[in-house]
Amino acid sequence: MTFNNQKSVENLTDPWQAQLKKGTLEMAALAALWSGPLYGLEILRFLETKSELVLAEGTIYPILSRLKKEGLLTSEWVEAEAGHPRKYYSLTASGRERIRHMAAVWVDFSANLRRLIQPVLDHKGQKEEKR
Amino acid sequence: MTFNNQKSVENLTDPWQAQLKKGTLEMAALAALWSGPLYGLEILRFLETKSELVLAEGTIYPILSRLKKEGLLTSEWVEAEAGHPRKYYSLTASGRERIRHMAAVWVDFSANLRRLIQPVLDHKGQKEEKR
DNA sequence: CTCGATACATTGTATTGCTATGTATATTGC
DNA sequence: GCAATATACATAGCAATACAATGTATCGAG
Repeated sequence: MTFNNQKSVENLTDPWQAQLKKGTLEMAALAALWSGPLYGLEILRFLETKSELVLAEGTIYPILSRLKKEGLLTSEWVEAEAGHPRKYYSLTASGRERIRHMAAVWVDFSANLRRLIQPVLDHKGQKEEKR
Repeated sequence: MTFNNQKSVENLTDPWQAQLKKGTLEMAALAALWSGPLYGLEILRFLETKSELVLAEGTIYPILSRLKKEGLLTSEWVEAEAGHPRKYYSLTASGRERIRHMAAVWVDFSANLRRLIQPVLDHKGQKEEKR
């Protein structure tokens, strides 16, 4: 147990990329529910599969609580045949409206940033020169 | 002065959109300096013009300090003919490398989110139905 | 010499994602 | 029965960061 604590090496989230997620995870959670109800862990897996967006359990539940408190989601306990009850979340009408708005804002926002970094992206290849 | 304090009505930043900016503003500031040195307020105006990205003065200076402390920027006081000295910031080699990396990460990240919200965007038009 | 504009800077607050835990239920092995 | 394991939901404390509000300094105009 001397220094087995390198555990985090692959678990560690780049703090910058953690910051990037701020705000987008609410959008992502709502978007995940767009096509039908899912329960908490299922949302995690959905996001990881569909968008390579990895978030911790400790992250998703507070988000879902917040969204529910805002009236964007409703939840319902459902018994599972194997295992323990699951809390399924569904979009409310208000949630549906919100995610549409968020999506539109996001498209603009990301396009703006994209335009901003375009010169940086265009630069590619010049790095080789240095060798 | 009774309730002139509606001041914020147009000054108010949507808290969600404030969250969206987290992390991206460091990238934006570095990107603004890609084509040459600028001073603080000039960066604000550049971002507002080029990317509709509005940030408060109280936001840009801490960012520049952070980036400088990380060795991504250098700064230099320059006398202005009219007015007060300006602190011009320039990218270091390390900063140039960082912004290239950030730009690449951003492109991936935004593409992932875009894919996620695509079904929501496709939904457009259905809202009209309600009228 | 005061007023306003420009420019840089700091302080306190709120939001939010993450790590580390904790709790409950059901299944499996003995 | 009962520990061990897996699934699922939940909370507490921490860290990062954008913002509003404020403060300081310099210069030009009147």
